[in-house]
Amino acid sequence: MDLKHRKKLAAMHRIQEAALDLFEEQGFDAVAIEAVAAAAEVSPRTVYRYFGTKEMLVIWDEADEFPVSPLAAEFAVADPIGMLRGTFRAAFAAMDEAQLRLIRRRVALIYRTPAIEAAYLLHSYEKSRAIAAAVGPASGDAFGTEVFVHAFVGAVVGAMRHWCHSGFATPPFTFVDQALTLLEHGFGKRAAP
Amino acid sequence: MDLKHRKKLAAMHRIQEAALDLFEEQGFDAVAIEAVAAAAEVSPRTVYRYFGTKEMLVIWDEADEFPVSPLAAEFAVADPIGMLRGTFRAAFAAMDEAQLRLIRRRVALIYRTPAIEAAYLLHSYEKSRAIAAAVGPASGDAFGTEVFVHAFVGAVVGAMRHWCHSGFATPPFTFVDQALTLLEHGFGKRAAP
DNA sequence: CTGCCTTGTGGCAGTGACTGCCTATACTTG
DNA sequence: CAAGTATAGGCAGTCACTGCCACAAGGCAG
Repeated sequence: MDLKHRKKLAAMHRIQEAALDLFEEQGFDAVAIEAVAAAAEVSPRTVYRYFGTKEMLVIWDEADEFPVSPLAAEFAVADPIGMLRGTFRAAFAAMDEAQLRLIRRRVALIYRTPAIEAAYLLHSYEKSRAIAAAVGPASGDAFGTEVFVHAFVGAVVGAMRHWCHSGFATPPFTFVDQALTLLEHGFGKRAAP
Repeated sequence: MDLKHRKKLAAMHRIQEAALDLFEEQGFDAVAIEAVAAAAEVSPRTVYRYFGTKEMLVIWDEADEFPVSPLAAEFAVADPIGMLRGTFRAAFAAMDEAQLRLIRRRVALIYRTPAIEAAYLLHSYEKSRAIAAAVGPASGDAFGTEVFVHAFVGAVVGAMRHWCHSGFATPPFTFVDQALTLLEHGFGKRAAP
């Protein structure tokens, strides 16, 4: 990787770190981009060039940069839930404590701040639709694929939200796993307790 | 209802109508609130007082003003999907052509404009969570309720989006109905075609 | 009908997110 | 090491959105 690219990534991490510190301390709305830029020792213009919007300072995740594994396609048609479960399990298992801590900080800010949550929801749907567009045509059911992808994003967002509001007590995969199981079996009639 | 309230509602309809006209003609981003206010013959300050944000000019729906039917609670535990299907069927059936036309205009703008879509997603989730909070405790499964509500919103948003991109050819309930059926039976393994 | 009172409306000034444009600087390549 | 090229910084401008205050319009006694 280029020296330029490495410097840019390092700067993005420094800027995001500074932003999270300030947002946690003073609240998202009370912090101006100028303050973030000053704390990270870059110009405000650079913050916008790198992140585009203020919300992206929280939403941005380096892992999102990598393209979806082409392997996904072959699993997608027959057993989409199983494929997604495996992907999430692997992703969470590969994280060290530092990465997990970063995710917790970001998730807490996302669900505490409506403006960030809105941007995050759109971001999630757009990413998922991109995956669906790459994988979907093989299924031959555009409508079903679209509804599935949207329901899936909704379920995962709900799971992450619950993880956040439960104080991050249990590992995140627990919640995602349970949410996927619910999605797998459907929400038909349930016996009254 | 008060004269003041009737005047306010009339003004809101006039403002929304003017806004939709301008947004369709010039694009959401190219239209300033000032232009909407001028077209509707009110002050910009009043537009903000009524709608809060620019996106709400498109998202706002008079039907949202009414509180959720208390009847919902008794159906919710045993057969949530059936209850929701019935609610949607009744809601769409009660609409005349003018209301349907208004919804089509709003939906088209929502899915054509990322900023509006983001606000709309958050709005939908917040409304649904409010319903879940009113209905959920009876179910005894907070996590399941939360995941269900999120997946449900996702599925409906996906259905409406598909309705929009299919050119509004078929009645909207068709899509919602199919999406609910998918959600009901789950997204488990499907036979490859 | 009329004058008071409450509530809602309009205008003003200010903050801050975001963008286009130009210059300066740091990396890259021959 | 010099020429070329991508990229950071600075500047000025637009526009969404907000608090504040003066004013006008419904609502309500008398």
